[in-house]
Amino acid sequence: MQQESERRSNRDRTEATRADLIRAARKLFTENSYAETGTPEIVAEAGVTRGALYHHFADKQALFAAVVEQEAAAVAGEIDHASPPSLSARDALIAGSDAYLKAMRAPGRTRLLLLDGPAVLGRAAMDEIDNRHGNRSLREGLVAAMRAQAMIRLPVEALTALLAAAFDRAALAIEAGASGEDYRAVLIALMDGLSPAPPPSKRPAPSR
Amino acid sequence: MQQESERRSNRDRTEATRADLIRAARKLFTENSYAETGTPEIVAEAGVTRGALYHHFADKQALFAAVVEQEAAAVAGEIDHASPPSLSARDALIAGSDAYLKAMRAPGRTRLLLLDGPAVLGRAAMDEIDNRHGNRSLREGLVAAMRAQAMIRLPVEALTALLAAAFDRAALAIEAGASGEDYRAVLIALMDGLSPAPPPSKRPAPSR
DNA sequence: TTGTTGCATACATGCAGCCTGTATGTTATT
DNA sequence: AATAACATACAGGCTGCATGTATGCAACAA
Repeated sequence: MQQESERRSNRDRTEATRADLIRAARKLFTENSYAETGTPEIVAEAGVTRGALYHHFADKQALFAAVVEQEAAAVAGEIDHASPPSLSARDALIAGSDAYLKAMRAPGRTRLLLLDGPAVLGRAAMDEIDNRHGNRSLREGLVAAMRAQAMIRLPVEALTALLAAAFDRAALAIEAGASGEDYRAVLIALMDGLSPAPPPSKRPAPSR
Repeated sequence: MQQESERRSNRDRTEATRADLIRAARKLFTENSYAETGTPEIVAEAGVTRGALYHHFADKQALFAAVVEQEAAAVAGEIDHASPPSLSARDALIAGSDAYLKAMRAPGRTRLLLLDGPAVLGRAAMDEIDNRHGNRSLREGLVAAMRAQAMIRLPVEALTALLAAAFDRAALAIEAGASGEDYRAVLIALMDGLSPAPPPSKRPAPSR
């Protein structure tokens, strides 16, 4: 007799195996680091062999990129879910900030997305991923704030990148045991500092 | 007969060999990445054998840490040199910022200090190094600005870390080809935003 | 002072284990 | 039958350690 429940289409097989590999890799990459996790360990956790891994991914780095991509999308999802468009510009930014910091508390996420990610894939590749996921909502929030006259006009790309960097560092510091309140307060102060100064004292904005 | 110029004290030998190894490692770690640089390559560049390397350093990571330490000190030196205490608080911060961005243009420094460093040594170890070198002058500048009433009072550690993170990201972006003017403008706007603005209901602003 | 003796330091060499990527073989799907 | 999805075997390289060797050094002796 032939095993009846084992018959799966090729597409299903591929999807299942890829998902198993990504899940196993995510688990091990977050528990330990990228460098400390070997492909033998990953395939053992996934229940396949190294042949399957190298059939579906070009190399270990490509598997890592898939994990990062998935994790970045998950973080972005949590942020979008937490900052509905009904809020004011400032409130939306703060809600998004809190959601980001909360999302990054998931164990190992900071190392995966903020330490190993840039080092393994390079900053350019990470920026590309971030711009499709996490940074997107931040940039939209900043543009909305500028449109609503709640924020001075600045180069949007640069501002997005630098604020995102500050958020990233805050997430790392908080995970390392720093005061979340302190970091949150500074982040909000940095953003509030960009609100347009009231008319009486005209502040020298970077005119160009 | 024994060649007299070959006779060196043990301390001289150690110093010279360590310096050769660090110099070679710095060259290769900045040209390529930490992971892509093997110890055989390093010792060949330094003109010694792997035995010498493992005699002076516990492992490859320890050699890397020595390189990072030296490079961080070099950057801090350039910053201190460029921002004399004669400047006003705000001017000192801007001069320091420019000096930092300029120092980080040295080829490979961003990868060494901002990508590989945190990933290989961990953020905690990098913070410890930064706090002894680069971040120190930044924190002092911020404290001075707060004392001079040129900046609102915020948790100093958190503010230093977040601004440093923004500087780091700016250095990476500029190296990647982004507009240095844009990033400089945003960095200055972020710092200027922390000056005590006179809101309609709050404290009187110190005129300057 | 000079020479000798004993030990510590500074390396060089060889080995063991692991890992990555690929090439080849086998099984399941179409 | 052809192709995709795997499994297995292999080659090359790298890291860390263990062992071997030469050089510096300190103390003591003559």
